[in-house]
Amino acid sequence: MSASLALPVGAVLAPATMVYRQQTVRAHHPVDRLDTDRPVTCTLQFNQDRGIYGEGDDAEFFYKVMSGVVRTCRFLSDGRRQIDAFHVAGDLFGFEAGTEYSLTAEAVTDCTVASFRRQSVDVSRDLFAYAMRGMLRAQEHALLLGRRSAVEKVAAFLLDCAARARDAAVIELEMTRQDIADYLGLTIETVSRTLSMLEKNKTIAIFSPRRIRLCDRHALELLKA
Amino acid sequence: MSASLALPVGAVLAPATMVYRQQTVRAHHPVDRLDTDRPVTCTLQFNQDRGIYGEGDDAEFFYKVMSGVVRTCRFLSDGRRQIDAFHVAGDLFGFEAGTEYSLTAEAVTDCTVASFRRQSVDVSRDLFAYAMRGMLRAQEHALLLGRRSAVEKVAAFLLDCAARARDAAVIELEMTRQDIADYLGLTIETVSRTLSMLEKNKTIAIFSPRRIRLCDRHALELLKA
DNA sequence: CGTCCAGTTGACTCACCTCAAACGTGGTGG
DNA sequence: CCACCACGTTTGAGGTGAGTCAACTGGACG
Repeated sequence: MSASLALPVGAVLAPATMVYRQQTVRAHHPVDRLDTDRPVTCTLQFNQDRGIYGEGDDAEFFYKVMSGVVRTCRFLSDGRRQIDAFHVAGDLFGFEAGTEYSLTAEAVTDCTVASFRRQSVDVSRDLFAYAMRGMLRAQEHALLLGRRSAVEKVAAFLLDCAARARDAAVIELEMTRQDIADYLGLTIETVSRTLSMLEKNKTIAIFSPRRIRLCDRHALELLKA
Repeated sequence: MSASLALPVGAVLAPATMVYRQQTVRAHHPVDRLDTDRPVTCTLQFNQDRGIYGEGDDAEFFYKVMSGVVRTCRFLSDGRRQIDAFHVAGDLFGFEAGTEYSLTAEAVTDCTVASFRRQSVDVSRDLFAYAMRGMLRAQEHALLLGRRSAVEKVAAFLLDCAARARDAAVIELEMTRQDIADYLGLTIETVSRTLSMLEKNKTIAIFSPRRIRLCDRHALELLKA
């Protein structure tokens, strides 16, 4: 998606080894490699599953996704993971109320992000609006997690993906079943079973695990509600 | 809480009849009764369970709780309710990204709120910080709802209440079990059973349904994690 | 004293989780 | 070219935590 962008910097491959069901190793923060003479923005690349920043790191920067997908998530002490959001091209992430990141950000796919020094950007009306939308998004997510069944969650997720994609009928999932499960507060098996069931219903068609056609959008809307 | 405030207006008792397991009747919006010559702020009182505003209403105002407790929530079409947050004295609510409220606000207890005309208030650094904290809160809530068991949810809730109360040991729950259940994404029975279990554990003592002592705070912290 | 309502408790059910095995595709090496 | 492996995914069988339904409790109020 939006592959036409110039990718000037062959920067930063953070040394984090991502091990699921354990704490992520803290990502080596891109700060160190940034050119502080051009404080406004700097473009960085991350390979799949690399950490961009870790919960508790100093929140000096925030980011904009230029290409690829980024997840922001949090871990419980026993390794359970909750994904807060998937960020795609154009999305901002890494906004913080305090001085530290409250979430961990990692690359879902190989991706390119632009970083902005926090204090260099005015608290403009735009950013305020963005923060408000972030709050709304988080509230929707809480509603999804709190009061919906597995089918309802998966249906909502698929429709959400479709809404983001250019082609609304066939969607390309950029993330693993585990990512989806951790976003929806389910297990990988339940996600898989639910998708299979929707396929049997003729509600969707699964071309390959990551490539799905929404055959009966209306049925999905009904499930979601 | 903070009962020393002046309560100048005996205003607005919204005609909404709150019926659980059905859509709330849209609250009669306080707009109509506001003195538009003093656009900055106006103090309003609401009786228990009255609507303050409804999802979809024009978001002309936002509010600050002066006394009492307010809940913001959303309903699914079948009547399931998800409470987004409980707002106590000092908290702001009713911020919106768009022009309409995305949640419904209702009085949990009799309460007093100050209203602010939206455009009369500058998008100041303070409000921005508040929006960011709201986002953080919503994310924490999503983590709670997505990946935690009933005991963990209840433990987290109790600690949260204690953190807000002056006296950290004995907490006064201002809301019903149904409210708690809808906040935690559980049923009223599960909340009740879990509290009973914690009492049998000697982790808490239940003086009356709404009055609880946290005997073993450490145990609760462990559960929460 | 009876009614009402919030809360509690019990018995049973079921949606989702757990554990385990099989599948399929893409990559590597013989 | 095929055998093999690795890994993400699917499928199956069985267990369990929380939901459902229903009965009971206890304080507030008339």
